[in-house]
Amino acid sequence: MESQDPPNPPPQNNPFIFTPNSMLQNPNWDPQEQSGLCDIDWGNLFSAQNGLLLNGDAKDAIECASSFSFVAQNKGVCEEEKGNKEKRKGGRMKKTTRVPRFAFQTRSADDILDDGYRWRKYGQKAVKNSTYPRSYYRCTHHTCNVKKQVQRLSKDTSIVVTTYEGIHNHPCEKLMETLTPLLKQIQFLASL
DNA sequence: CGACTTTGACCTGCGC
DNA sequence: GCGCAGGTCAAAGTCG
Repeated sequence: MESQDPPNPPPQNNPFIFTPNSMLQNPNWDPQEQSGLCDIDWGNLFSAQNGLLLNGDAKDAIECASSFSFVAQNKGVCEEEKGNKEKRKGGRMKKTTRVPRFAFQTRSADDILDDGYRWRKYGQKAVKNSTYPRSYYRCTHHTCNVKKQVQRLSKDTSIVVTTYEGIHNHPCEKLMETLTPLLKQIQFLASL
């Protein structure tokens, strides 16, 4: 439901706004000028707080983000922070295979951001030290095993943390309409 | 009627 | 060994 018909559909021409940390630190930068669905805080995106680290620099971060969102190349592979062992599935699946994981924070009133894929919710859990529950979603494509977790920060309720696990093995259903503004955004950032 | 959400139960890993 | 926490299952309910 959530990715199909969000309560407040974002502008179709600008579903994602990627916000580099340098921009966030600029006092003159006004997020309100951006009219997209969400801002992505790259500074927090790959923070240790999320239990994730990124191989590479900020440029890789952009490649990383584009790869998970649109099933492009898996170039900027994220790996879990040392010491954060891969806990698999409440034990029901004990495999220790390394699955690429990507986390990012979005500033949005909606918990669910429309990333072009269809998701089915399979669980929700209250998390310790957090006011808001964590929701668990699986990609509904029958051959796809990608999962994502969504949780709103209790510190800043306007921020939603989304963690993707795995890479889609099928095309994005709204690929072009989602990809076009993203590519423009990346081109813009690359020109800075 | 199929697809999806909700929610309590269940399972496993981990720390003590 | 025990209890806690996180993650998943699956039955029941909801919706279009």
